[in-house]
Amino acid sequence: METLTPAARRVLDAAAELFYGQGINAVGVDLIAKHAGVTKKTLYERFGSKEALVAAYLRERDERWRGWLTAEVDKAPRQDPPDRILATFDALGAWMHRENPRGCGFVNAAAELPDTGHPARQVISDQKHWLRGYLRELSEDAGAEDPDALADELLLLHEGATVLYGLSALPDPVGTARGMALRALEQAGVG
Amino acid sequence: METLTPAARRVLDAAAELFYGQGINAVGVDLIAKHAGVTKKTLYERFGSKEALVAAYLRERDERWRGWLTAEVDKAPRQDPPDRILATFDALGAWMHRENPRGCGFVNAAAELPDTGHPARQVISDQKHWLRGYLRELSEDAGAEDPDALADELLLLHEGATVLYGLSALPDPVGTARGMALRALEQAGVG
DNA sequence: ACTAGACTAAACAGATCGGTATACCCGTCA
DNA sequence: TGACGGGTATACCGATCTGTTTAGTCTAGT
Repeated sequence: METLTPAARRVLDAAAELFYGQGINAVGVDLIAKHAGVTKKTLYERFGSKEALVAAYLRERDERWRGWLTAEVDKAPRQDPPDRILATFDALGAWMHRENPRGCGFVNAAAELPDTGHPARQVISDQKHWLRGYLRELSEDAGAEDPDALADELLLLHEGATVLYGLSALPDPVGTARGMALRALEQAGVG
Repeated sequence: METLTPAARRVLDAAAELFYGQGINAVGVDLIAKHAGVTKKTLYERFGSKEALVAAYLRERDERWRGWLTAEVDKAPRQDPPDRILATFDALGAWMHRENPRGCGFVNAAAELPDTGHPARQVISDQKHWLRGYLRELSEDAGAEDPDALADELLLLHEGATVLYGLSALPDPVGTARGMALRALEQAGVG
């Protein structure tokens, strides 16, 4: 993580808030510059293009989420792997309550960026694959019979809970997902 | 379903393809009119505004999905309610293969339309509530102990599978979801 | 024959889009 | 002292945005 100049820091913060809150295509660079108290010249000197700024926004969001998730999981003792898996759902619930009311920022970004050549697409893809890999790791630590299959299921529960939370379509999607995860663990021989 | 004039029909078809394929905010009315072989005047006479056109697009998409889903489910005999529930996942898989490669059109639309006053938001909300209600109905027919809880779980599996399919993050998200649904049925006393 | 509705063609608003250019200010460090 | 990096301010570019306006054509039903 290279350090940003103060102005670049403000630009990235403003971009994060506006992109997530209003959508990427709905937010222009002028608005971002204004919110950051910065000129467009500075914005372009620091980030080069809107595309690159979008990618930087998603990269930082990814870093924050990874940091949060792993820190929360590490609060559960290594001696209790199943509890560490369940902790990912508690972490997800707290995260969404805090800064994900509009659903997954990566899913939302993918919805707006159909062009597979957009630099942000790589960041989105990396994010999902990292989470899948992390869940697989936890599944293996827990001694699951088929850690790959369990990781697939856990990832699906995470994504389902996140999207339903964003749509306010269920009262407690994270709780529902957590309950299903518990059964998935039993099924995988992790009781 | 009020009948549309020929030009309106072409506008709605073009809007559906472009909105879903490129995103709502990324597609202008000029482009839609051009694709439909129609002037902007006609477009505005038939639909009133872009907002209303977006809502009409989602309404029709909703109708098509409902029709497809219920038809597929009705292929399974009424005497076998659990099979009817599993059929919703088979229907989802076929639907996405056919016309949902970029994920759920409603989730994508919600990502682009943060304004809760946008007329399309109501359509999106209705869509999710209808599906939840339909799954609850099927759960009740199957004699689930707690049909509400089962419907929540099934909805979560549907949404999770759809979003992962759109991100190409798992090889077979629908199959994963279907397997989890099977276990959810057993848990609910529907075996 | 008349009319109402559906449509085309094309220009026009005013605002905003991503991105660039010119000119200047100010603190740090050599 | 002087160069340099980070920054501000402002104006500008061509393109595109949603939406409107004026003018006129074609066709079906009465």
